[in-house]
Amino acid sequence: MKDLSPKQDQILDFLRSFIEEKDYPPSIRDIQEGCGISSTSVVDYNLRKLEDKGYIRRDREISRGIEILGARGRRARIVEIPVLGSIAAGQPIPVPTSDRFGNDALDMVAVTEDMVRGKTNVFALRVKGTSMIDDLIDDGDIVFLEPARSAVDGDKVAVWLKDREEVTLKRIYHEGDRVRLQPANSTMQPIYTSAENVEIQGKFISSFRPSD
Amino acid sequence: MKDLSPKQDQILDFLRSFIEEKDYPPSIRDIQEGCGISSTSVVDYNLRKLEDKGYIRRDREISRGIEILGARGRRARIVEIPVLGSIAAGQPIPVPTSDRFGNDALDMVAVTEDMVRGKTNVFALRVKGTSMIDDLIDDGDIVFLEPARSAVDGDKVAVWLKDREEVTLKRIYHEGDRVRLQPANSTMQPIYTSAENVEIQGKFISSFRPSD
DNA sequence: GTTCGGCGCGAACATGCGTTCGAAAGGCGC
DNA sequence: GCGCCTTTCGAACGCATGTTCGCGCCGAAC
Repeated sequence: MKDLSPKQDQILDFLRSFIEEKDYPPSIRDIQEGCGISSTSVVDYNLRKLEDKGYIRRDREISRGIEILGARGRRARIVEIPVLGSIAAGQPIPVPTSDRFGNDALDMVAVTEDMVRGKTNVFALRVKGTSMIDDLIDDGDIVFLEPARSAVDGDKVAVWLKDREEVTLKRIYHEGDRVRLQPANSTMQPIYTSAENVEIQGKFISSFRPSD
Repeated sequence: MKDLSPKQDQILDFLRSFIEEKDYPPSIRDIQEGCGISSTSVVDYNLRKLEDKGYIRRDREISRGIEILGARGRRARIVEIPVLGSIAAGQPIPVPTSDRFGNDALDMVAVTEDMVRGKTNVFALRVKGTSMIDDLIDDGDIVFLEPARSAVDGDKVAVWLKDREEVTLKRIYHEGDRVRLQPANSTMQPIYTSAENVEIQGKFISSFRPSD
């Protein structure tokens, strides 16, 4: 991406801080004063440059019709993911019953949509305990899942193991009438069990680990 | 808080979706058309009501000077984090030299600001290889770090081990003239080494794991 | 030197847009 | 019915704001 002149850089900075403070974009004359520019036309000129270079988008004829674009020229969209509960070894996942989530969500997490790959109906769970440490999931992690009751070989899925009364997150492989559950940590041994013993709860999409 | 009339509810809804789509607030006449209201004064009247009730804030005499208040209204802020490179066992971390990142970033990742705890100067690294699997960091993970050259006991830091020529991510504890590096996976053994052998590269903030 | 393109300047113009005001239409208690 | 308040309506007023245009300034290329 072409780099920008000092004035354009200054305008872009001013745009950001103005929106940060006021929650709406500045007018041309706001920019003029804020950057110490002597004429509105200079602002307009540089805004056009910024638009050409893909840093902003403008809606013509509309006051304050300026939008700052992200690095790729696309605006990062935010989706709110319901945190339906905690996931621990001894409990099944509280999978959402309906497509539309009721207000049974304990909490909501806002993430950019590329973190859930633009999928819909995604829900999140907070991991309690270190029971899934072999799957590289630590206590406190947040996992994002997509509702699913079946999976193809190699999918990373959250499954409920009936005999152990335990939920875990592993890659699944169907091998005849039994199922192999491969831990994310390849140095660990897989679990072999019968197909009737596993109940798929959801497909893994991504996970997030806060600092502590 | 007093509840609002159907029209006020409709206007508030329209406000939200308009801002969501355009990234700037609507004008009075935008609201008028969008809600099928026959006069701008009705919009103004209801906006005043909404302001009285504390749902919005208005800047008078300023076009589109509307700000939605409250937890629902305040959008999660997005910050763009530069992905400065890859982190692998055999290479030191390419720590940013200046405070302002140059355009040496290979890529940018947009995240909500609570994912980096509102810290500044955060940078990200893509993890290559499974060398940090004992620290629950897998191949393909993205780790968010804060520049740092020192740390207090218990901090999770990325350190460069001079003798091994290897970078790793562990909790650090100073024990006399040597240093204990404790893996995130508590079943693993810690590393003991001399203080001169470790070089702190950055503090761990959070990490993210895409699906594959 | 001359030319040309990038950039800044100032003023005027057209329109977007918030505001105001008088009047009228409903709801509600009496 | 009568008051009283809330809400709606329509139109105008006037400032706010985006746009345009002609004119200078300056450095690079020729």
